[in-house]
Amino acid sequence: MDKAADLDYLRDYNDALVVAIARRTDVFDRATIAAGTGLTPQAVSKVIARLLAAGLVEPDGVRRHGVGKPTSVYRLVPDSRYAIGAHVARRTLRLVLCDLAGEVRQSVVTPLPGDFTPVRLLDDLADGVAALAGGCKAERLVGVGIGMVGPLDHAEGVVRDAHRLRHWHDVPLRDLAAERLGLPVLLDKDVTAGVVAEAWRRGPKFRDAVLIMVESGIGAGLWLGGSAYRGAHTNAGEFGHMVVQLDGPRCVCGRNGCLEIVHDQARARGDVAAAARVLAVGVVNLLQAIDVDHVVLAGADLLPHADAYLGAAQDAVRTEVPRVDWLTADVTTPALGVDVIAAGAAMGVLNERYGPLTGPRQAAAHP
Amino acid sequence: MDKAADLDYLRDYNDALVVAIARRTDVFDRATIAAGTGLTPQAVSKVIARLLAAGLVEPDGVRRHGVGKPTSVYRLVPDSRYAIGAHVARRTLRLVLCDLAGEVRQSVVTPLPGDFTPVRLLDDLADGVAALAGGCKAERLVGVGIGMVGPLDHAEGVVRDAHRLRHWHDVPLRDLAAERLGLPVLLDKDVTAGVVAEAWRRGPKFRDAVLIMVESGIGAGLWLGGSAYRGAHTNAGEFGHMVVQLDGPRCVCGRNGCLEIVHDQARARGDVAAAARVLAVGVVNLLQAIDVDHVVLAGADLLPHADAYLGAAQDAVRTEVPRVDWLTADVTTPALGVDVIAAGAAMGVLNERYGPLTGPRQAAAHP
DNA sequence: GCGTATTACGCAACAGCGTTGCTATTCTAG
DNA sequence: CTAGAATAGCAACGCTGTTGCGTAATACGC
Repeated sequence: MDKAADLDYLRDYNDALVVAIARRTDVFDRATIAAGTGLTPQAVSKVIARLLAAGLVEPDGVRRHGVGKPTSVYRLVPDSRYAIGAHVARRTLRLVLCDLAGEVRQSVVTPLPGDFTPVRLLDDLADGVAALAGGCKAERLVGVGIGMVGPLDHAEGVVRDAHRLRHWHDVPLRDLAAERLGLPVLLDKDVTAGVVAEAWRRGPKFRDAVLIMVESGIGAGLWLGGSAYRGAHTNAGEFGHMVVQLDGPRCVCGRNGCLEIVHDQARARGDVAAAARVLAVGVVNLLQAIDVDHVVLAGADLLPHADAYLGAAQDAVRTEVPRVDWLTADVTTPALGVDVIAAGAAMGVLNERYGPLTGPRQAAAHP
Repeated sequence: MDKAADLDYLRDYNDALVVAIARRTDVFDRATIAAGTGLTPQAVSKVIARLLAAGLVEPDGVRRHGVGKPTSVYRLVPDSRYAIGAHVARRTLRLVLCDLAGEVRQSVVTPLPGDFTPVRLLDDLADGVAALAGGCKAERLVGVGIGMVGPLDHAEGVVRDAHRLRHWHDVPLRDLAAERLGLPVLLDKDVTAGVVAEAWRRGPKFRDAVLIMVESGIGAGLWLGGSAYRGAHTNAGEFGHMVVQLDGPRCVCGRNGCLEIVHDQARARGDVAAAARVLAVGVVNLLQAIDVDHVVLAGADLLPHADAYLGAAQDAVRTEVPRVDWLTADVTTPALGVDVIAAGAAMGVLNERYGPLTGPRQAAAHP
């Protein structure tokens, strides 16, 4: 049963609304927020007072615009809060230190051995987090986010069957890491973390989006209606295993003609253009099904040929979607490049704590 | 920019929570709600007092269970609120009167001429609504919901290009109907209305679902994370125009090998089993992409062969989705049968007013 | 230089939310 | 008939955003 809302929820909701504005504007003032949120100016003053006390925001002097008392303006304090994000890929562990503004402040990449074990990952994770945590005051470090290949269970924090990783079946990574690191930990699919990064940086107009990642498999992270969508079993986005060719070649997943196998075969024979066209068909399929207006193409196997993939997808969106004047979607690559997954994992942690609320705050998984 | 929350929102949120419980239980008491929502028993008393005053709920005596003062129990008053739902199909207009419990109290079906015009529909709609509105007190009629084939714009209430209806391009049906009927009106895609009906009746465990409708086209209504998902341009669910056969026959939408054209060709040659298998592939595609755990198969062209479609889909879900023990989804037909769209349109109106809130209440479109 | 209109800020009182403390009610058990 | 237990609800409380209004700081007209 859903949880009821109380005054704490009300406060956090409105505070988060103002933090969200602060995050994406240079400076802000009382009147602008009042107009945008529907709060009274007086209520905005109270919110700002709370954020000042928490150190999330600081005064930035006054601005004069003609007659009247000058407006007091404020700005976000980016280094008031930090989170560390980890991108666990098949051969590398990428860690970033991310501030409240969504900027990557430091990053480290360490190689992982083939078929690394959970113990090995935890060791490397602990080392890396210790190194990055030196970059900020301990009390300002909110937590650690881990983005990893699925399938995994976000709600339980358990890696179910990480794709092509032998030792990763039903590993309760979130709780193991939380205990080892002594910090709150969030576990998410890599693609979901990636779309969180884009959403956190691009603001509230980025309400419905997918991030498609081509990197040892093809997956999609979904951002629907202003928040990450993970699905009933927190396993949404297995985009690569949509059948696009009923009589196509058999895929590892057991079905025939999956997008992934068709795409990979084209890449295997060196035909990047054909691979890109197949992915573009998948993109349009997804647009038809869930009608997002932002598509982000990412992943280590895609970005080296970004132009080909972008071109094919943009072309397909322009020509294959009916009523283009009305149904539009932009196709881009991530601004953060290869850091997007790790950064998104970090922003997921920040988002959980300081992002806009969609319902009464759930109890977080603490160490 | 998002709207801030105030005390009214808080109250409505919690009231809606209790109404939701009342809707799906026979009788309820203070302690049960307190335990389920996290509210204190005293707060629940206040909520119930408000609902009593509004007439949404009534006392149902007391229940004795052993020692102590007997528990006062309450129950929903189904006929305290009504909504009328309309299902505008290509040849028929189906209207239902629906109560707060989600029961269909009356229904009428009238034929529509081929290529009917907006004016003709408004006339028939007005006649039908007048007839059904006699079935309840005027002040208890909350509004009218219209479910119709897309593409249409839910947010603006405008029919963009209703599939195979010549006179329906950029028709502001919601506002036209609201003015004509003198009632609040909601316009939604038929498939979305359908999934709302299922969700409204099946309660909060039905959080992630699709309703697939085969009826002059193939579409899907999405219910994601506990509310209807319509997409960036409120046009999500164009499920039939997902390509499943890259080199397949050309579809009316301009692409090749859409699910719809492949399916329709199988049906045209009388091969229902093959058509059902194609749809099943699409169902699994959708499960892979958005990981819902409920699939509802509906539509006038499907229900006569419900067994074949259900069997194929259930079989595919069982055999084609990896890790079935973990990733499960049930496949059913709608309990309301052919009334599901009209009933869902009505429940959409009730849901808007008395359903669980996902954010601060938006101003409704009044006449 | 000075008064005035204008704009913004913030204290104080307020209504209404869920919470807490406590009392009254109504039952069973003995 | 009394004691104990479970429930209901009044009243006071802390906190939310809101409202009313006084104060501060500026530009502009004279």
